[in-house]
Amino acid sequence: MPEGHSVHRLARQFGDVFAGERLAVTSPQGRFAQGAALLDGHILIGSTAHGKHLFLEFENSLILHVHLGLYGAWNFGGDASFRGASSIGAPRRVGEREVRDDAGADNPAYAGPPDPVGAVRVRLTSAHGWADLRGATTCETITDAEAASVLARLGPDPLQNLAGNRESFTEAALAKRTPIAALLMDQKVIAGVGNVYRAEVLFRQGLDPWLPGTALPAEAARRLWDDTVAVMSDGVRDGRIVTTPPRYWTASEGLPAPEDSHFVYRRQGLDCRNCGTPVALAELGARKLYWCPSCQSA
DNA sequence: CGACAATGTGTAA
DNA sequence: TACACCTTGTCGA
Repeated sequence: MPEGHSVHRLARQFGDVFAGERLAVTSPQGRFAQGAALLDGHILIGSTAHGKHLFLEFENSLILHVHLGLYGAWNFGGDASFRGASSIGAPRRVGEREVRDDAGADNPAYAGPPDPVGAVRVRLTSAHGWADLRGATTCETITDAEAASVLARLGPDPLQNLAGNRESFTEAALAKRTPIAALLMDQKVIAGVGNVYRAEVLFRQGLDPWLPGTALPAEAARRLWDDTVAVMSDGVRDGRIVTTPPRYWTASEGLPAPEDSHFVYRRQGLDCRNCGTPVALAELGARKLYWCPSCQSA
């Protein structure tokens, strides 16, 4: 799925284009008809993200809770007020960037949303535009109490980086014999990291992915947290996961080409950008793990 | 056209 | 550990 940075961008975007608006909420696909009816015709108050979870709060105190899972995505469109609203969701290629909707820019006579294409789980429509959700693993209408129980299952979010979060992460990471690569994917330990950031921050920190949490020095865990905060914050800014610094980019303008954006993710068999050793690939917990056996030996 | 993978997660065995 | 979930782009026949 889109990792935490994409969900935080979605939260911001929903606030930008829909907050304060009365929304029609429908389920063209039908699977979410009941939950949609509970929200239909109510005003969106705000939107928040924690890790990979998105919460859209309505004025009737109900919340639309969405988790995109492996292949969920939101698409946006509308009038000029939607200019810059990106479609955000499951990437289909390495380094794929968000697709911006510029329909409103040269089409001020916005006449309403198009007919739904494909399996649209939920559609939000305001007077100015629309948003379609497809393929999400979770899409449900919940109460405040239910939202609180979702949050209770999640660890600290590096994109909130509140006081005490770094120590909470450090404590949780050092408490288990689980390999650090698995701990980074445990949303109770750190919320919002996915398979790309997991591989990339471990490389950036020179950490052996198989090192048990119990063997990780506390200082290394703190550096790992801080680097995750930094690299995911860049992701929120850029709308893309870029973990390589500019000296690794062949393009001189703007962001790097997709193939220059990562150190190890999906680079198995290719030379490590630092030492030339072939990048390794293994399965860990049914997900692919990429790392440089030479650089990541700490 | 079918098989398969994909930046996930929950549940059963 | 396996698979169910459920969507779409890519790749090979």
